[in-house]
Amino acid sequence: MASSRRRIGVPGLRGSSRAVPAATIARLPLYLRALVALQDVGVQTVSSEQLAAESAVTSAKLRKDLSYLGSYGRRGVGYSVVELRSHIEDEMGLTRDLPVVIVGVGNLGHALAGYGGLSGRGFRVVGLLDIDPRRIGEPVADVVVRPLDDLEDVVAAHAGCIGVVAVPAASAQQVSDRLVRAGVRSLLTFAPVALAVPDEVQVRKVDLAVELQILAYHEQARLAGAEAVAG
Amino acid sequence: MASSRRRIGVPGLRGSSRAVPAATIARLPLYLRALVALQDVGVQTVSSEQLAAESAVTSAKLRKDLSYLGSYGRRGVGYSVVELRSHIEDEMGLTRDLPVVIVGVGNLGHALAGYGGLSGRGFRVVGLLDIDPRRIGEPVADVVVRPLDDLEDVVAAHAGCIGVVAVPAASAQQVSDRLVRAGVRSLLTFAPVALAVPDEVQVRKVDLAVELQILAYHEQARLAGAEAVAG
DNA sequence: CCCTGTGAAATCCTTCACAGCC
DNA sequence: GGCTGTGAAGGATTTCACAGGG
Repeated sequence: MASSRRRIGVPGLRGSSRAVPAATIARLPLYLRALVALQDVGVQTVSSEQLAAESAVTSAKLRKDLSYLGSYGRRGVGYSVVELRSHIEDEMGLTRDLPVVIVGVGNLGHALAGYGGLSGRGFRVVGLLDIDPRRIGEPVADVVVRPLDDLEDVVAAHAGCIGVVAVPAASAQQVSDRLVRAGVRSLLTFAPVALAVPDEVQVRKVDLAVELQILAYHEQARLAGAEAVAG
Repeated sequence: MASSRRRIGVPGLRGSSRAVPAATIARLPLYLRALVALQDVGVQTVSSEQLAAESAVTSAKLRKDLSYLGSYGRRGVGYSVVELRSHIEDEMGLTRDLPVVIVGVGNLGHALAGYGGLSGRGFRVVGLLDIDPRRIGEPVADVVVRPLDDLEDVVAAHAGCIGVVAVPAASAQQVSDRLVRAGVRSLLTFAPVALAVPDEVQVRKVDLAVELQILAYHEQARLAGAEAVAG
């Protein structure tokens, strides 16, 4: 969903900048989560086959993916869970907490702010913004909801933060514009509209109705198939 | 994210079963939404260029995608908004409402149940289930929360329904197993774990931490690039 | 043996560019 | 002239299969 599909290197890095494919980057978080779970259970070494199973990918794909990061496994043995974890965290820039600003504190914004999976996975909610005066001042998971007008201040106070757009479709573009103008260059949006942003801004979009519609297609294809067989 | 990548034809359909690529199917909902918006504004005809802009894809991609459904455009003119809409709705099986069962009525389940984008886009929430006795009986958006034990009954009462897994990671596999055993063959999960399901079950996974981590990678790549330039 | 790392093949997806129709 | 529909080219991603180290 995020804009492009080009290989993403580190521009300006001299010499052999291994270019990690976008498809690989999208899977590294899956491996990371599986590794954390394994570490929690005390597992020290894991084979590509096992880790792939935990991550719901094929082992060949996993090995290819990891090969883009370098050779961190041992033949005949597998990968060190802690080593591999820290290599992936380094590669993805999860070594320190990233600030997250959530705009829109409706049901979804609440759910996000309260989602325990953020803190402890490299993220910290530093701002909750809403336009509704009735919600301002309300504490949600240790953070107090502030008025939308504070948007620029909050973003300025947290360089390199990620903006989350959890407002209705009608105001999503407007909010996106303000975030970008304030300096945000990574957006996660839940609004069911295409956001127009400058090229250098990364957007990822999560659309629940889209996910359900894709599932609907398969339900329907099954039905049509069954009818054809019966007919 | 959903299992495979194979072309999805209608098995058992005689003769030339056009196989629509998975990537195309994932984009049809975007076009559909744009078409609905255009229709609401009273637009009757749209070119691939315009519709592509509204959907944030390229016009060539859009035309290719639509060509898999057949030739519903007119050269020199464009596409009829209403015609194209109904063709896509047919193709995706959105001609009648699909029942949706949501398991887990925490913050996220609430957000989903209350999400206006479902009813009116081909879906109807027919069941809300939770294990917490304090939540049972509570009405959420016209549907009353029922105990988890009712799962099999609810699924049986709504053939071909989609199951939504909005429970904590620890119980996700268990819930998924029950849904599948009860007959559900399409799952949307928000739990940050890989669900093991039989081949014939379609799973789509939405993982907020994963989305943020992908954005984090880009933030970090930007930083590294800036440093390299500065150094 | 077991298991990783990786070229090479195969597949899938996107983009190009233009023939053909309005 | 404008615009769709589509082969063909070009990329990207996945899979294969095996060389090579432990």
